[in-house]
Amino acid sequence: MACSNCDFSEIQDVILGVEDVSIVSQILKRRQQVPKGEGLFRIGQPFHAAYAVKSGTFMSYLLLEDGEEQVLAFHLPGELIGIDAIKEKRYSYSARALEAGSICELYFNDLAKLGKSYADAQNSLIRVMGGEISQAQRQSLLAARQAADERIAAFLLNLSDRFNRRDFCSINLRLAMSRQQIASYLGIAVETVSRSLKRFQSVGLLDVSGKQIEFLDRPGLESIARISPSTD
Amino acid sequence: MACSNCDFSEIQDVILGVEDVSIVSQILKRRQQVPKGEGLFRIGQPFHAAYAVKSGTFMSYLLLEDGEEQVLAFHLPGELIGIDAIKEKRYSYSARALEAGSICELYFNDLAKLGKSYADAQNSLIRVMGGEISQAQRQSLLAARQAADERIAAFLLNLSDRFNRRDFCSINLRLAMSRQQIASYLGIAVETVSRSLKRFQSVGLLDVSGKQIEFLDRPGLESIARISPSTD
DNA sequence: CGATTGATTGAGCTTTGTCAAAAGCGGTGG
DNA sequence: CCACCGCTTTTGACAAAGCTCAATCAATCG
Repeated sequence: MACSNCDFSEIQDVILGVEDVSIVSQILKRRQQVPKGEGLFRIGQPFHAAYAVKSGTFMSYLLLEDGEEQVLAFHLPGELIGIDAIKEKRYSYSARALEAGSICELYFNDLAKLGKSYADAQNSLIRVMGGEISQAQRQSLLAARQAADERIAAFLLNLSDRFNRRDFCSINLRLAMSRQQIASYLGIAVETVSRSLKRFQSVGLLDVSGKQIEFLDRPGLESIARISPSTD
Repeated sequence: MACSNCDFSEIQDVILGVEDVSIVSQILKRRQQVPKGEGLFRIGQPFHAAYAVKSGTFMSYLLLEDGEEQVLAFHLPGELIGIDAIKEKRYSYSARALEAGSICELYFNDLAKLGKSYADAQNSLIRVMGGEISQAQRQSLLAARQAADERIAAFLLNLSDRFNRRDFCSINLRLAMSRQQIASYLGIAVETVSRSLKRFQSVGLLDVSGKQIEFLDRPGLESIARISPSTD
């Protein structure tokens, strides 16, 4: 049941410290494998659980009127998916796995069930949610850059930072998402993603090989992204 | 002390139901006037409170390396500013008033102080934060559209919906922010904002007169934004 | 080992950003 | 009340960036 490398361990520790095992099992469901492409939930469904990503990469998305898939966010290990549905009691987007991974289901659908005795768990949840808001804010910042190069540089740095936070290697990155999904997420054309990456490669900022990315000149990327290195 | 038209009233009711008045006054500070342009907090400062917007419009922003102001979000009455700082214990952006308004300060900096007896308030806070995450997600969606017209249409509809939620008029809108701030927020040039609005006006979608906007053809705007009308 | 999907490349054209100037607007002080 | 100033917004012209379409190349999967 060890779960040290995600924000959620904070909550889990609290929950697991509780004597009443039946309640624990009501809230926390053990790690589950999720095969590539499988959905966690779909837009409009009643909220029944939030998902803590243990491994793999997930994405949340909408289907636009014309049938196009609009990517809203990518979710990495240690991050939380779907908790915002707690407000409206329905998921406001769909989510699925981009690659095989695993998640823990967290049944926070009925907070009352947690009862007053779980104040510590709630505090933890509040802190985790604060982090999720920050993350969403940063994401909206990505797409607000006007030049495509800026967006892509900022996107890669953001991904890298988020991986880094969980002790993954910070100079090598394996993108789980397709170029198309990156393009949708950043609001640019696939071809532009391709060309930007190529440009970064040709000026020695990156080494790109398919989904494998190596950072060669981080400060250079940061100045393109117009992010001060200490923006954390 | 009535406060019915914002999400936060949920929390306030709970807090105010508490007998111990000294604790209430520790958490909730009465409505305060904020003059135009005044800052609520600045990036990097230690987190001391979240702000519930009672009236007026606020914005959160970053100062980029080149001195440019990057708008992160606009905050309308009933919305919450700065709660995400609860995670890192520092504000990760600055916030100020775009016009004269009023706010309530909420001292959630030390959750432990709330104590175990405030589980209901915490549950409310959790729900409110869920709403904030949804909101931030939707905002990031705005800037992810590729065409400028889509972004602006989606932006206006989003603003309108948010005002509407608090019983403001849904067909007339007074923009509190400058074109420059809209442009920064959406990641496009000021001139493009101007031209898009003009185009919308000339095809009868909007009536634009300075900061005053009137919706003439909502479905038309929705189809430009590629949002299905029932996306709430 | 084809076949299907995803990624890259190229060419042309639309959109949008940039620069410059004019017009509008709000506030201030005579 | 009007004239003036500074700032925002609008408008126009141009250039650059990025989108679209189409074709090629690569990789993935039966």
